Amino acid sequence: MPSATSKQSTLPASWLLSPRKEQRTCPSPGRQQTSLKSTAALSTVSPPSAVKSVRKGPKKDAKAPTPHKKHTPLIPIDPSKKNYNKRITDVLSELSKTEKNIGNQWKAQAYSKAILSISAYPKPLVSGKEAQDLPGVGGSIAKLVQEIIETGTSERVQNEAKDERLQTISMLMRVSGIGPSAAAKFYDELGVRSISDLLHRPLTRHQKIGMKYFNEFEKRIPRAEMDRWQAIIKDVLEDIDDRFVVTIAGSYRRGQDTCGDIDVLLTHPEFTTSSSSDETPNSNHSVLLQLVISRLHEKGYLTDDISLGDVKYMGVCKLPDVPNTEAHIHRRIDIRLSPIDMYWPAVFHSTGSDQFNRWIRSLAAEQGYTLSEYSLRTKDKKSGAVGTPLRISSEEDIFRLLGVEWRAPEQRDW
DNA sequence: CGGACATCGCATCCAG
DNA sequence: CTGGATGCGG
DNA sequence: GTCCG
Repeated sequence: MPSATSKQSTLPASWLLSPRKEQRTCPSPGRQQTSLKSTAALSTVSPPSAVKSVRKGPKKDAKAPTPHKKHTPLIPIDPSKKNYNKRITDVLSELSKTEKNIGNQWKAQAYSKAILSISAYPKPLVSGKEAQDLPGVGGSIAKLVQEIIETGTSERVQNEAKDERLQTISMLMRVSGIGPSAAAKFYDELGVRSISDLLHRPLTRHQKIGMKYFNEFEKRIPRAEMDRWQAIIKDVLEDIDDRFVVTIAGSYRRGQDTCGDIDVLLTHPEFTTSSSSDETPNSNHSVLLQLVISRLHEKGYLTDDISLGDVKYMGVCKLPDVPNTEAHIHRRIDIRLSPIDMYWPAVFHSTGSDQFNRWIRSLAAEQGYTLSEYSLRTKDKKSGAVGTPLRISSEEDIFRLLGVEWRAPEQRDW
């Protein structure tokens, strides 16, 4: 019943170990081309994750014949930005958090946006009215800003700080698997008032795991440990089939010193987009991820499975303990398997940061494209009709097609 | 005034 | 049992 | 909550 547990370790996948198995013969009608030619690019895999390239100056890059009208300038984001309005943004952060806890994701997001522009403001705000000129700051937040300037805080925030229910819900949501809905239900209907109360309540598999590792999941992962995981995962996968392509994305790829979890992206040249709506039950990939997961289990790296499907795994891992040393901490790990023709958009997306993604997506839209985790396509602004995905065989392709100068992952760490 | 604010895989719940 | 809706996470 | 059509 727990389908998310390592099962058959005797998976056929005969083609896996026979490189020249069969050339997929896809009529490729409507969807995407699946030229395996891109395999060439695979040799250049190893992402510059650990590289410390601090390139800065504009790189010489012949502008390809781009059909773009204007070259949108890069938004200058100075890393040494000082927040002259921390008092204000701190209070707004509280409001954002509260809205999120209540389930008002849009309000929470709206506050976040206002916080970003206020944080970037180059001098102390002196009035709410002044703040309202900033993007994302409307009448409501301007009023709050005014109040914060005058009183140093917000009455609403003060009240929420005393709100027993809100505080408890906020606490419960720190358990992985408990969101706004479940937290409210636990509090309102099941009388839960503390984390330990949850032990005697019905929990989903995910929530049980969240409880089990409540403390460990909140600890950051040092970069050195991330390096070890990268080596381990590449090793295990190469052992299965050396054509696997592996990228540890997320903040690790952006060069951060610590990470919240381990985000693994995977592809394999045999796994292409099913070229048609006609089933094409080339079950090739259906067992691929499961094979990977069972292998990681066999090696003892995985300790719990939260979910496992054909293309996405979410679970828990831990480095092997060495005697007479402190035990290692359990970490959240996600592993996703992408068709090779969607791999680089996926890597690009997962590398982030979120803010960088939003910026590049809006840039794409301005130029008549739509960029997603899966593809870069042309998109007619009026009809909204989208074209077929452009062929992307590297991250550079995405930058080039959008007419944007290449940025190493470290430079996307907004 | 009212909709968008990204989208989707997986687990679980719910209705038929 | 099955198909669809919902919650959650990233 | 803010923006936008």
